[in-house]
Amino acid sequence: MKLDSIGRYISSIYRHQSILINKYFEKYGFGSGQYIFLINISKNEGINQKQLSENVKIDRANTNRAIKKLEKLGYIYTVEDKEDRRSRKSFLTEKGKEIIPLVIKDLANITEIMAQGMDDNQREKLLELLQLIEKNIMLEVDNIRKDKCK
Amino acid sequence: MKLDSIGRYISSIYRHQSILINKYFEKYGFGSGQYIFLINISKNEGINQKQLSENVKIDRANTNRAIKKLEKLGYIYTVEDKEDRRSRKSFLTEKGKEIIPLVIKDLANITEIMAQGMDDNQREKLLELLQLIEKNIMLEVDNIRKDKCK
DNA sequence: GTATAATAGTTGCGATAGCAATTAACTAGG
DNA sequence: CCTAGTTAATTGCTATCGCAACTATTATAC
Repeated sequence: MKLDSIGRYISSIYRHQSILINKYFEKYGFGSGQYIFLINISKNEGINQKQLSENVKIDRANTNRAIKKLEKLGYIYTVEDKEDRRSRKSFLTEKGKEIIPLVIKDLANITEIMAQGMDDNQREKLLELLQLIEKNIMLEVDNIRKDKCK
Repeated sequence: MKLDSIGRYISSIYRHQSILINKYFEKYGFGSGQYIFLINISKNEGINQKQLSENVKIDRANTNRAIKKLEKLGYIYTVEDKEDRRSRKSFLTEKGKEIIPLVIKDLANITEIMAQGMDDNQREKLLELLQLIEKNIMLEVDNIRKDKCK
């Protein structure tokens, strides 16, 4: 068993997944860089960019760009937070609400493609292991970032 | 269990992995976009770009750019294939051979960080499942590409 | 209350990546 | 041969992403 295999598979799957997502969501005008934010806003109407960024674990700069694009496409709108004028809250538009079920269906479809040939037990185990890896690697990245600030 | 979880974990892990890899290999002057090619050349001296591209499953354009960068940094050199002058073979330089064991050690370290808290059985299961996902998603991407050429 | 810190958002920059088109070299059919 | 099709490498373009620097607003300390 090769020691570097986990990372290589993750990379390969990620890139192919992005290609697939881009094809699926081409019809909506967005791609792999935006869909996750749209989904997250639909589950947390009124969320601000900082929270979004933490939820999806993507850099604030890219969160900002994704929001801008979704807004321009008409799927979301944003309003200034009255309590804290630095913050902007994001909401789904009617157009956004309409496509959410379709987007969720497409994502389920993609997941089904990826998990083809796995039984429920394997899928559950896989999710547990991926969750653990994410926790481990995020902790390490945080430590590196802290080290730099020393 | 959320249906879109596998993809979300894959994305998050990939991005954090890239950050980690960039930190680890900063000292050599390359990052997440090149290391995989260096490793692959070390295991297949004389390989050409087409083969490399297929091995690491990265687009030929990026394979070309990675090779150029590794060559510029002095870790590899390339020579025209006498049998087929379109093709260029890649080899490690002495400088390249020197760092390979260190790069492999770093990669093992990163894998160890990611797999922390897993026993051997879990690691093996994980690799099997990742391998299956990669197979599934590559097949799907290939089908999409074929469809387009019809 | 004012000066300093911290925080949310934003912008510029460089790295990684896929796709499409081009060039140069090889292969096969006539 | 020589023309047409194929293939390896290359280049231009665009999208995604993290980091650093900056602005505007809020919170804290004195």
